[in-house]
Amino acid sequence: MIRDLIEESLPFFSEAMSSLGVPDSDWLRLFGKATVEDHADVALPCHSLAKVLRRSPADIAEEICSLVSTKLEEIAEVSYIGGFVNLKAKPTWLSRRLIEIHSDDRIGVTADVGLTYVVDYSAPNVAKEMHVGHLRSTVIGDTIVRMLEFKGHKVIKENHIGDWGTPFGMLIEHLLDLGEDEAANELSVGDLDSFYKQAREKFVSNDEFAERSRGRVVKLQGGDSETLRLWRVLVDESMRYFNEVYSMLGVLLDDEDIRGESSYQDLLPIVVERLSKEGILENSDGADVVFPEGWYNREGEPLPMIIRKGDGGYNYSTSDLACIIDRIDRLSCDRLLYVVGTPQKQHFEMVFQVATMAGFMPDSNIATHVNFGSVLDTNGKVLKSREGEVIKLHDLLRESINRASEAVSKKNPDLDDKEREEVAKLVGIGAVKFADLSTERTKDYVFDWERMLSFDGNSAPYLQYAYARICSIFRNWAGEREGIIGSKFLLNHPDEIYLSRKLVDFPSILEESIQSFNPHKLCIHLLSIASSFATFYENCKVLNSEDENSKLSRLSLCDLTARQLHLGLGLLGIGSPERM
RNA sequence: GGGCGUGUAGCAUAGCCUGGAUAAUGCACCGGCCUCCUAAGCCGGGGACCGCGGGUUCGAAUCCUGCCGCGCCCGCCA
Repeated sequence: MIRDLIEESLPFFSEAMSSLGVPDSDWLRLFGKATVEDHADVALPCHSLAKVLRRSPADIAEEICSLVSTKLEEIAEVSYIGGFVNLKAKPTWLSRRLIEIHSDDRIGVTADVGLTYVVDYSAPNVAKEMHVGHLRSTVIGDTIVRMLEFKGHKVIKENHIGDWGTPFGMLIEHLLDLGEDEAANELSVGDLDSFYKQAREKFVSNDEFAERSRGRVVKLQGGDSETLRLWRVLVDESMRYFNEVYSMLGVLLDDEDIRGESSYQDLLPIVVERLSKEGILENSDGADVVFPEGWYNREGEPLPMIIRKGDGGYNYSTSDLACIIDRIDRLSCDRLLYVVGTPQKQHFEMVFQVATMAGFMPDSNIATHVNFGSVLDTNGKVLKSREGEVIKLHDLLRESINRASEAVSKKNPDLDDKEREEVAKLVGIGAVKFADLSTERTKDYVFDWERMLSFDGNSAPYLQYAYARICSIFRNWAGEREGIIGSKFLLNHPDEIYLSRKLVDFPSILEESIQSFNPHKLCIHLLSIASSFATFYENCKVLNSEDENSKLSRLSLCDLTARQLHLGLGLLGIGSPERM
């Protein structure tokens, strides 16, 4: 709304300002969103004009106000106070915008000319437990995928699972020690962590085992078929478990999206070859490295990116470079997104820089590290999967669903078992996802079991509840819901107006959220929609409204609110039950 | 040591990019509201030297700078 309001009132301000002799450069950047919602939607602070015009800000504001107020009659209420010119959208203007949005299938959100995005997210490690860090990547990535698709882009999901590297020697040997059946059994109950820990334990304490493990790595890399078969067992069992978590979470990822590190093995020599051909590969202490400009180590010497280790093995940078080649050449993507934690920021900066240097990635491609903060415990320490009790994702989700189930039976005993369980799943999972999505993603966040499972306040259940109440209104109404599209919005009550302002703002906030890969912006706005709806609902009768036109108008407000909540939640990967 | 990030009521967060008016929201706390469309809700209240100091500006939580606390990264792990 702010955007449209500014756009529509701008010509009148231009006229007024030029009649005062103020050049555009002096005032245009001042004209924008009001900082205090109660005062205005759009404001022009005149304080800095005082010097130019040699008049007081209050005087200037008053004159501007008188110059534009009649011209803006159809658009906004104009007032002045304390050197500010304030514009407040008129209810009639809001009604017009509401009708446009309400009768649009995409509720006012335009579709872009599609680009091809590759989104790299989730990326759990084979034979390792998925933890809360993977939850962040998975949930944030899923939302970004949904948002980009909604905006009309082609999105290719890539789940870069950790299925290759030196640990697989010990994992395979451990698998053999346990016996395949026993090992498969252990892995399939989802006890990946203890499997990994046992292997690790033996590796550090048992020289013979360590020796075997190293030998096994060589066999694996050499393509030994029996070793590959055992490796496959590990991968498949882990994937079975990951898929179970994905299915609980209700994310879009499936087996088609898996492209683990192992699938880039063939490309690694090509990376070396191409870097060498570009003349940027150097030998340093026996390793093949690239020195990207501008990076230094502790001693102030150029910092290398290791492409091929002294022992001939490849490094993860090599694998990431191979990925870039693959995504650009094979998938012909325009944009590459990496939903990976902040600690890897420098790594990605270097990888992108080298990829550009080497000509793997032309300027028409843009790679973005969509970073997110670490998960901290309540003492502010980073949650580590290595030590202490790890919170298993599966347990967390199960617990949330159980709690939701209890809450549903208590609050709404009329629901039958089947519906209760369906609702519990949507509510429980929604709460967990929303807890993760609603804060600014680059900041670290404190993992608090209780808060994450909270169903009141700033939470997904609060949004779902608002949606369910609206559905209830329509169930109680005799009319056809689709029939109200196009009906007039009569905005008289302050709470109707306040809600309307939030609804009119939805498209631009959503677009901002998508464009910046910041789902929390959408989350915050959805909360403010639901909150203003709750106030409206408390104070304005809908079905029992005084007259028919007012009833239709309020039903339209309800309908539009519901559609925005439904779309918004949907883009966050959160379901909206019709009753709860 | 170098680099990056972060610090906002008891707790958790938004606002910082793009400076503006009374710093917003939730939890917790205190007080009200279900004979009426779902109380997972609504209304009211108390609670903040926006880490500390300097600077720029008519105006700083926001920009610059110094310091302090915390976190992460800095060559053969991924």
